[in-house]
Amino acid sequence: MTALKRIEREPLWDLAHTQLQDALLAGRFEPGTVLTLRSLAESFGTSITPVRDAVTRLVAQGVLQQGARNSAIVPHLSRRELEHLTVVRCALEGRAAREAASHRDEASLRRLRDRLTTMQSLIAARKLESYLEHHRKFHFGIYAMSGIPLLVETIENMWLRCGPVLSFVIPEYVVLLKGTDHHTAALKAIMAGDADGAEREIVADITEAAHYLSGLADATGQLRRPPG
Amino acid sequence: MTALKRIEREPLWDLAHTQLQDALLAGRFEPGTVLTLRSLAESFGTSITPVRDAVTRLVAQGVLQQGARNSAIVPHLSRRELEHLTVVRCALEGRAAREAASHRDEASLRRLRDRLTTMQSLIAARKLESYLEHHRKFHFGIYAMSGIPLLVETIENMWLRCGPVLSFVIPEYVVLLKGTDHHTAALKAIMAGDADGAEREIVADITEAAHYLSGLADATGQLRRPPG
DNA sequence: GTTTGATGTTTGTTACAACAAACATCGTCG
DNA sequence: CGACGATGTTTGTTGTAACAAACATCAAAC
Repeated sequence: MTALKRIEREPLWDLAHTQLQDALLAGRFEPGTVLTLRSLAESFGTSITPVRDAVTRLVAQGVLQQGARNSAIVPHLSRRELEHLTVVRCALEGRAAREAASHRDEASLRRLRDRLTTMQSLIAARKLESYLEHHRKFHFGIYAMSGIPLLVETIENMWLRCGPVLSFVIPEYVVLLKGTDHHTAALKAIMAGDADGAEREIVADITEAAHYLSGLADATGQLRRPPG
Repeated sequence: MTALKRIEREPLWDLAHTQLQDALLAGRFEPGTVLTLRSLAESFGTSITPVRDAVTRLVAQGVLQQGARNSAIVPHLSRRELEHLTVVRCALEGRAAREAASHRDEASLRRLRDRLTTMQSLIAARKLESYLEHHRKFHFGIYAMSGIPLLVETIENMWLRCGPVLSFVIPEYVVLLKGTDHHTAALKAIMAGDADGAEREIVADITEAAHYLSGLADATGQLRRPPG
């Protein structure tokens, strides 16, 4: 049981998979980009076999879209697809918030409170990068309290599908519209064991963000990154 | 645009993937079975590369569980996991039924009515195999009416996860407990545009089936196929 | 008789090469 | 000058082989 025994190399495809996921969530891939196996393999410094595994997984998860000739492309998100994503997210995350209110515990609540204050200071400092990271962890901190791993896993999948456009939010939106702070309200409801309130606030948070993103669509319905 | 041009061979991994999915849904794999690449490759008559792709996808979908040494095993379902599956399915399928009631159309409703009568005659004839098949198509006929492909796709994933135990239901359950026919009630609610009623009946259908399956658990909480 | 160590088997991982389909490029013919 | 066709390039697919980790088996030593 020595520490030496624990040095087990992670498979290469796992590394590629997580790196691709992180890149997607961080919005480092522009929608519409075609990912070729050989170019990815070169950038990872491996053969195409591990990256093929990773891409295969992402496609199976619905995170990457498979185009003609089974090529993998970073999906464009249309206004309609965003609507669909919003419906599913509301059903899933609303339910998770509801369960969280029923299964709350002291330690988790304290962590959420801390993260919330961190988020507010990051907003004030206009540090969008870090804010998005903490924002994600705040949401999933709530969902983890539901005690239903399957629910968390499914929600993660939905966030991955939103990945390419998550970074489309600009600081002004976060700063201005958050006068109606659904995050604080949701946490307060959960602390009070108010399942209805928790669901309502999370759903409102998702809906408002979706409404903002919907305004970024061009004439064809495709969501575009705002200038600046 | 001749028909000859349409003869494009499907990739081998796609064949393996769909065949494995069908086998799972039909309950041809006993929970706990370890699937080795080489044995699957031999049974498919291909090299291990295509079946590796297929298995990789199934694992990424959460349909197959990955055990030690990244081997793929047909997942056991515990009573707790069934509960979690039920929560997610109710949230998703309840929402889909609600949307279906809002987007109903004449042609789809007629197909559903036909399928319902087919199901009833299959019950009377004790043809469980065919019944399960039609039962699945009836449910997904409703979900497709929601007009939200993402929702349907996610629900399909949940059914795949239930796959290994779906065939655990025995004819007696289908025949006896269905005095409370939630299928008929759900369809009636959808035809009337009653979203609340549609969701209520679908949720009741899922919950009752889960309650029955829950009774099949052994001392360790694992679901077991009933004798006979 | 029990334990420990070596060895063989099983099985997933990775690289490489041959292949096929689709697309782009460019030259030739009308 | 334009259209058609040959050719090269790109890219995903599949098979094969070498490799490594884990497990099972068996024999020898205490």
